[in-house]
Amino acid sequence: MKIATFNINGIKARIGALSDWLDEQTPDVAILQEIKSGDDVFPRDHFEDKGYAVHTHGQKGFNGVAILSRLPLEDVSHGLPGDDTDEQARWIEATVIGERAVRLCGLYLPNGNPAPGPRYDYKLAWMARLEARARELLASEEPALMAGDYNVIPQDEDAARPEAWREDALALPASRAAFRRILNLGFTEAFRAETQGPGHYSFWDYQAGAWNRNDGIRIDHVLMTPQCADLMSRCWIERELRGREKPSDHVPVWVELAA
DNA sequence: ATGTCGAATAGGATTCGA
Repeated sequence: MKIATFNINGIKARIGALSDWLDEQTPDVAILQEIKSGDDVFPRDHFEDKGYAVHTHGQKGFNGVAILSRLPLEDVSHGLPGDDTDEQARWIEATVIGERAVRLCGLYLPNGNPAPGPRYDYKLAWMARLEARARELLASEEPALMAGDYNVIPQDEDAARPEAWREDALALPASRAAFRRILNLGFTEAFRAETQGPGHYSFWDYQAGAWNRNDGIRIDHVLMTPQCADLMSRCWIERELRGREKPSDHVPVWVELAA
């Protein structure tokens, strides 16, 4: 099965581009972030008509995640465990039933700027909850992945201009350490399992001609349990989409699984 | 210092978040 994670930056603004992309690329599963819409106004029928099961965990105006799937989904759940007072819509899970069952987690990790400050504290607290959930996924010993906008630049090689991000919440040592702690539990970062070296990005800011200057960063990631990594055949970034009309500032990251 | 965009609110310009 082919699975893509894609921060669409607003479903209202992106419904055309997203629909064209689904028609062309026909992902089995699309894990979406920043739908910026409540569940009640998300155009669910539009995507169901294209043959997708639609599950959203939305929020009016900000954040919001969704899973669209042409394969059956089971056991859908919303919200990252660990803080009942957290009202931001950033986490959704479902099990996709292909030749194998794979647990899918879609996430939109807090940006955390400005750092230091309460927004950065929230980011690090959220990452601690993410680590706890990641431990549970590993303990299940089932194929599982966590895909989405991590808002973390893992290493300097993942930015065209690393010096510009030195003080940013996306690249601060504490952000990188929290990301690395999760990886070190035993997850495989899908893109780096296949491709090494600098120059690979998933986000280019709308400002200052970042796309035209290829001033990008790699912040959209897929982390896999060992049982899932064993199924992966390919991982790639669909860079081309950023150059189209009315693009998101992110592009899809794909994994293909023998499942 | 942002060569910007999306959404909400308000009632077509401003604010927030990224």
